[in-house]
Amino acid sequence: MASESATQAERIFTELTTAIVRGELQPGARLSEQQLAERYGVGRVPVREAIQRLEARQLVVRIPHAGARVVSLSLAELRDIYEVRLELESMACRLAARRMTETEIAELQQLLAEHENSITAGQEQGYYQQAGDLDFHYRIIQGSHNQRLQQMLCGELYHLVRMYRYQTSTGSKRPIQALREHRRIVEAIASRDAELAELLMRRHIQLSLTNLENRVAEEERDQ
Amino acid sequence: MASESATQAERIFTELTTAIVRGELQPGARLSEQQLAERYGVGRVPVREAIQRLEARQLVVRIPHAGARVVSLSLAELRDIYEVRLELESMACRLAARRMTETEIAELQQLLAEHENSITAGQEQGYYQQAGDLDFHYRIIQGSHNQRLQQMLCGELYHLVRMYRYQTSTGSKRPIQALREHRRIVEAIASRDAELAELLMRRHIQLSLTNLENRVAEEERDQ
DNA sequence: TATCGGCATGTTGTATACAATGTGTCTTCT
DNA sequence: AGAAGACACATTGTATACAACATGCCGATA
Repeated sequence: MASESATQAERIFTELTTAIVRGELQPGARLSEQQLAERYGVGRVPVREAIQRLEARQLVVRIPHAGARVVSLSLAELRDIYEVRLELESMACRLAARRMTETEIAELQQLLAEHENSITAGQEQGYYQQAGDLDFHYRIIQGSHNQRLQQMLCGELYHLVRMYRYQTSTGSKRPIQALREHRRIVEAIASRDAELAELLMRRHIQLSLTNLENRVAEEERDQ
Repeated sequence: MASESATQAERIFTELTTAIVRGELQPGARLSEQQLAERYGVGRVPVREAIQRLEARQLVVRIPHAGARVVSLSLAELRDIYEVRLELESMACRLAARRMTETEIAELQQLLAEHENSITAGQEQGYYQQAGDLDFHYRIIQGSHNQRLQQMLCGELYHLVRMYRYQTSTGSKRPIQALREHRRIVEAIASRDAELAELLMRRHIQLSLTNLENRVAEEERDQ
């Protein structure tokens, strides 16, 4: 079977992770060990381990003897995360401009071309668009050739960011603008201009942050 | 009792953490659940949880069905960590210059004065000096007023850094030089010059990195 | 003699049972 | 009627027992 994994705990961990990121388990929701154990048809022990791992990734908050809840981030906390992400990903971009191999750059350019095609072809702008954006950022982070940085950005921060991106639907014609920014970033990387690449990435993320903040503000106003 | 904690797992986790950071458990050492359980007089379950938390903090590496070992960082990995730390802590310093309250700044200045006194008084330059240095950096990180940043630097990265600082004894007259750098950083913060503060911190850490690298190189040569 | 395969041992992974702690409700007193 | 205390319940924390897997050794075979 393809969906089998080395250990039960790991399987449940990934299941819960996607459930949280997708919003199936909403922020603040309680995670009962017993319930989850029955649901996944295992004992409580592997469920416990999965929850502990989620806690390590900051996706849930656990209080001794009181149980675990899906983390519910305040606007301030979300801004803290973005602030860190902004810095780290700009750094990654700077390093990528210096360290990416020629083939990596070529692949990145190809990826960008594909995205541009799918946009002009009027492809679905919803879920797929986000995946594309994610893919782009992933590649650059990989390109930094710094393992620790990759872990922090992809492993820890991104789940939290995605969790809140899912809920706010993709905004109007931001994708086209975003793609333009992506192209300029790639150009900077290709010409090995580290400082420019960093600057452009910083600006790119900053824009997406203000975009997110606006949407959050809208939602809170509507409610 | 003062040393009691909410849960056994937590207690064992902190015990193991200090043991690793202090070098009592050397890199590469195996962590047998059974053995530790007997040693601390508890069952295997809390030991397991403690080990899992250590894994989350990257202090140990766990391989399914094969056991856990204290992480053993290559020079490349150590450099990756320092590279990230350099960026994050410079960022923290920049933010601190903008966001620290006046009282926080005053406390920082007082701390610095104490350190200067203890140096000129010819105090023990060993362990205490390191603690002082750590304290200084902690304060500034706190001063960033970014919780996530604090977690990342203090929670995740510092243990790893300290783990390797312990083994290499403190180097010659670096402390005096370090203190001079500290003073200039505080001055920049006090005058709310964010960019300068960031620059000085960046340079400060970079110097301590080259210092560390030299010592590591020496050690490897001696062996 | 070297290499491959199977077996034994010890380890970790999981299930179940019991203990300890937090939470909610109900009663009682002011 | 409101608040405080105690009790019962449910949930998490821990110990023990069993199952599954990996590692190392030994013997058999080329």
